[in-house]
Amino acid sequence: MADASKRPTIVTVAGLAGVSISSASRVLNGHSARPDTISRVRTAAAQVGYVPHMAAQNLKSRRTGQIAFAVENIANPTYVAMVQAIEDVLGPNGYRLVLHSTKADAGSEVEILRDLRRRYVDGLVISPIRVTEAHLREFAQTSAPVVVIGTLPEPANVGTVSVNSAHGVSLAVRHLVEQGCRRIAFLNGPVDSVPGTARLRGYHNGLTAHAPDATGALVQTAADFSVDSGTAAMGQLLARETPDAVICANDLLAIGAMQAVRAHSLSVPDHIAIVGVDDTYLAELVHPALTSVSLHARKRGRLAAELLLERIADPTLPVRSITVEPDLLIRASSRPVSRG
Amino acid sequence: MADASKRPTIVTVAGLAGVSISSASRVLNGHSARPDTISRVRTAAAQVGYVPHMAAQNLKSRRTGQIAFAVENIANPTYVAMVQAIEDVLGPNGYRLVLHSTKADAGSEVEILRDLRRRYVDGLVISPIRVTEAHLREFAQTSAPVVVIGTLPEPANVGTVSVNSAHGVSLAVRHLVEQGCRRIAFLNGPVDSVPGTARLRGYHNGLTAHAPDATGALVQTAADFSVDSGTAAMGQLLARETPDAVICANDLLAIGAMQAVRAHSLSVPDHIAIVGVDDTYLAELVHPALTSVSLHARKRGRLAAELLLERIADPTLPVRSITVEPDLLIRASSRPVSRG
DNA sequence: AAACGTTCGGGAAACGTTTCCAGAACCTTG
DNA sequence: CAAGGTTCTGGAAACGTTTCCCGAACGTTT
Repeated sequence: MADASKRPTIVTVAGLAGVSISSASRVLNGHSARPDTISRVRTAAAQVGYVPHMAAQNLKSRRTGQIAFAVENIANPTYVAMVQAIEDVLGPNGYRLVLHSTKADAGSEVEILRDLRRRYVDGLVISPIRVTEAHLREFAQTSAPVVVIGTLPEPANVGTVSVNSAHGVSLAVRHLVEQGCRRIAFLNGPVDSVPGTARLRGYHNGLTAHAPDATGALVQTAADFSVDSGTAAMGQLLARETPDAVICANDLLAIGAMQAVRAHSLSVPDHIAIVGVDDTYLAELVHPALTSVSLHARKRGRLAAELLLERIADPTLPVRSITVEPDLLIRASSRPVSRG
Repeated sequence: MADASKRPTIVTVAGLAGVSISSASRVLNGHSARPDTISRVRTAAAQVGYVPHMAAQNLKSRRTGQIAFAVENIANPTYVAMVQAIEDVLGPNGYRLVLHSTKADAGSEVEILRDLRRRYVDGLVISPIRVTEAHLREFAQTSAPVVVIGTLPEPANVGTVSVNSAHGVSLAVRHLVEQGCRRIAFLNGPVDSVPGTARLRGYHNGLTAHAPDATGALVQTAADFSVDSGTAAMGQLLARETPDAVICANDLLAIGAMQAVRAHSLSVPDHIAIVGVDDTYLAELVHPALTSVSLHARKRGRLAAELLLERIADPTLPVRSITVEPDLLIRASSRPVSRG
């Protein structure tokens, strides 16, 4: 309480140690100095409990030690996985994570990009669900390094970490064909989203490549990528078709679909096999465990963070793009069953 | 690209507008000025795309517009709910969220508390899973407002938002007794954690209050609050007891327990009713849907954020403590079944 | 038209650091 | 011991704002 009066600054320390401010600063930053000076400054600092003021350091050093991650909806386990991976890279490198929720609103994403100019953060990782013209404009003149997790319609001045999700879905098609499925439906999210279009393409590719003799495309679109939308959309699909397998554009939709199947007194996988995409931890939680296409969210998060730090360390470096290959994780929801 | 040379500062703007720096600053902050001056500064600012530099503002204003949330493990849906709620309060108030992962390490929590002195945030919300002496020491001399989500062993100079989780568990006991259960077990998390002890107490209270004629306490402790630990612990419990109901200290443990029950070829709720705690969104995802004690995570997050902002706005305010009452949400995992 | 009150604008200090520069102190070497 | 080179130090500028203070300009009132 004696020191409640005033926060000690480096001036306090320098005065107490009987040295100049510059010497105090040097010692505190570990630069070379006479042993005598070092110990005087150190004890003075300890005595008053000196802690440098971040804002002042930021102003001087022109860096903040913070990076931002802008994400559509932190409730989606895919993004949680990315957050974890990003934090794991950031922490050891002395960076803090600022989290932004965009609620899938392109406007607020652009807002965040624009806000980078205030330099409250040294860089940004963003995973936009749709990429608009406005995004591309801001990417072009961004004032801090940006890494996009996702796919861009055209090259831009940002690093990207993308995944061949189309191929992932086609892996799922092949797997289901091998299980003997002949009426393989696709339960998509919004088609105007980047993941939506890619995954749909993968479905079509997969069908032509692996199931030339199967029933044609059976596509149902959900309102968004949530569980409830999955249930609703699966209900609609079942009202008009009788698929023996459904590939869902993500795990949440798949879980919703499983609930709808159950509500129709059908069984997974006996009547209908279900496959999700993203391989979130939910896939192992539900029963039957969900076969899912892993898009390696953690790995993408890690790579994005690494790409960003690399670029922050040397902004003259050219932007890099990395692509990750998907994998199919087969679980009970699509296991071999007696059929036909 | 013409402006690639140099970031415009307020000096640039003032020069271009032909006014002093102070006038430029005043206009840009919406203070009074002659219409003429206002428009000159505004157009100059727009022309060069001036954006104020946060670090400089922070240094001058002694605030950052950031608050931190320190959380054990962002993968736990309870914390995700809190993050969402906190963000919902912060955003409209112009604050950003800095997320810290502590990995349930008391040391790193204390580290974060200590780091508050660097004033990189204006306040902190923390949800410690254990509260050590070191925590209390740091709370006592914290240099920025802190709100704890959880219960403290003794009053401290921090706001708190707690929940009567013991009562919540005893609600669950009563409910199960009403369902006709007589051998009600409790699957706890680590007993040295704050939630662990409180919930165990609720279990014992509930038994004596609502089930005087039931079998005595059947307690099994899990290594942590995760799904896998739940499966393992439930396996151990089933190896030595035959409960007809199990209350789990959180939803993750409950989901793990359900998997173990299934692995033993038993059915939920026919053979064993299961109840979780936290009422995360997972409760509605699994099958059968999980009965769970809601501890109102979102509400607690919101309240914590509000308490914090209140205290930041006026630090002379005395700290407040709020307690939230739990509710039981009955779902299929504990529905009435034919029994004895 | 003088006296007063109000609004407005500019200079300069301040926020707390880091770093450049030049001079002082030290050590080495011939 | 002088000359040379290192190492160390203190002064001062700089980072980009906001704000205090005071004088200038303006408008009102007698």
